[in-house]
Amino acid sequence: MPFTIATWNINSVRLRLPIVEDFLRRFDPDVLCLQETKCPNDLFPHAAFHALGYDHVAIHGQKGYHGVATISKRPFDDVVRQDFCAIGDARHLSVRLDAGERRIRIHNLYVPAGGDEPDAAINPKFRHKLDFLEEMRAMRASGEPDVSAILVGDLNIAPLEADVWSHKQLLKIVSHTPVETEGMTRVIAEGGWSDLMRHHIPEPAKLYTWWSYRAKDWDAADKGRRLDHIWGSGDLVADLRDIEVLREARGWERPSDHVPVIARFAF
DNA sequence: ATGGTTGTGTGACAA
Repeated sequence: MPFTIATWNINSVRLRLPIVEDFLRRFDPDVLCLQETKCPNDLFPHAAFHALGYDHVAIHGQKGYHGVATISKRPFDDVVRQDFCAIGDARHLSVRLDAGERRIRIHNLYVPAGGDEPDAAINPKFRHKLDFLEEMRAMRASGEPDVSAILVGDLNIAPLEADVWSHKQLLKIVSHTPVETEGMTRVIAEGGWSDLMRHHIPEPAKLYTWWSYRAKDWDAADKGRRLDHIWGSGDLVADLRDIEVLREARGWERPSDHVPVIARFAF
């Protein structure tokens, strides 16, 4: 039974419940990590997930904004909701589960977008994003003895040149500025993480997970960015079998502006 | 340089 995990910024789980259900039926991941659920905890559509065999659901929601959910066929324990930057935003959720011979800590993250102006001195949202990234430096791939780790989510940063449609044109655009891309590189290196998407699909291949709603024809223009990520502890690299970026989902009925990313492992 | 779209919840704000 190979282990499969998916991540998807859904931009309202209630509005897009039909396409989430279709996705689960078709791709059948063991775990689905959602971001931007935009759903208060008491209104979360638990029953829809239980009906599809996802009996184990952890949520960290708030009214209107943000919100993450981890939906699993397998039982998990030790649910943690970390309050990054201590401002009460629902942006993190982690669980621990068994897969094969492994115990795995799964972090589900929604990093602040950071606003439009890439200057922390005049834009508090960008300051918040950089502070969040700074706090992420404490996240270790080997944080618990005998526990592997997977970190997924909408990290709102496209770290590599091949992660954006134009490196030069986006250097001053929030999500691809040097302070962000270098910050993310530092988080990966210091934390002992491996960028599993790029392990499977190395540069210089272009790789995007998000296309703006504002483009007239997102598919033809193809001005995408890789904002969604799957990282793993080093021991998982040898067992990674496949990464799939579901580009077609951007063309589904009433789509999210992000598409699902799926990782499949040998265990 | 500007403006372009979507979602929440009915306002202004976030992305």
